[in-house]
Amino acid sequence: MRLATWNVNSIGARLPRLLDWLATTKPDVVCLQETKCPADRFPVAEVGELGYTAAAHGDGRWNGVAILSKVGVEQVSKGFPGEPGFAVPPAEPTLLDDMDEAPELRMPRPEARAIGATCGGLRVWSLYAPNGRTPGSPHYAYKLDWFAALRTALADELRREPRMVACGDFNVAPADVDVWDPAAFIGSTHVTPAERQALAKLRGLGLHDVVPTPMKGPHPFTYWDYRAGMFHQNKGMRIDLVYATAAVADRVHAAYVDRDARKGKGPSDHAPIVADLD
DNA sequence: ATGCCTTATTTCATAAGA
Repeated sequence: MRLATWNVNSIGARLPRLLDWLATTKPDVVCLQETKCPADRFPVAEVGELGYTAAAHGDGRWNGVAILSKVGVEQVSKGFPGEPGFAVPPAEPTLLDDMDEAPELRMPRPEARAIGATCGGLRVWSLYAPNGRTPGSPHYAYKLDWFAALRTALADELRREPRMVACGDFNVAPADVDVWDPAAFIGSTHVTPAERQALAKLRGLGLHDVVPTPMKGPHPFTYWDYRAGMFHQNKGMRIDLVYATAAVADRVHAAYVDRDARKGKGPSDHAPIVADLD
């Protein structure tokens, strides 16, 4: 089985490149993130022509995740139990008095950041973690809450799913070696101890980091900022991850970052990870 | 070479990304 994960940064803008890439790379299961596409507008017919069944979760302008599969898509979960939404903090104390009339402030709806499906006997999650913006901000607290809830939900599912893989854009670089210059990230999100601890707790569930081979250079970066020629200088980050249970990780005989997909005109700012399983 | 931000929308400006 060939498994892949890719933050496409809009499936609408990326569809021609995605279809070309699917036809060339021929993955059996693909986790997509940042589709930026409502579920009812997902291009199911276009990917269907290449043999894929799609499960999509999307709510509009931002976020959005999907799973494409040639080996079946069953038991689809849109989001996970206990998944938090982003709570807009009250600007003024008077807002607290209005809580009863604005329940969405108290219990915000989860964003479209997680979709799970069983594909050919493998439990697959496509995940798009919140960015966090700035340490200490409400968005950062939300990011950590989201990871904590994800851990709880996956822990529950792992009790009955020995073959699971959680793929996606985790928006955290696991270690200093996973960013092009640790000094450039001091004070930024993606590298803080709390974020790295959130990843460590996922690994503590028995999920193994399937580190892909870089096609160039020593670091398997998966993201390069569009600006300032960062890709061309290989100033990237490893923030897209494949976390697999031992039963799955032991069967990975090859995994690589397809940085060719980051080249040329109109790429995503992320490259796909491709993993081949026996 | 790989080439110096991109996306969708409440669009000609803004919010968000990491």
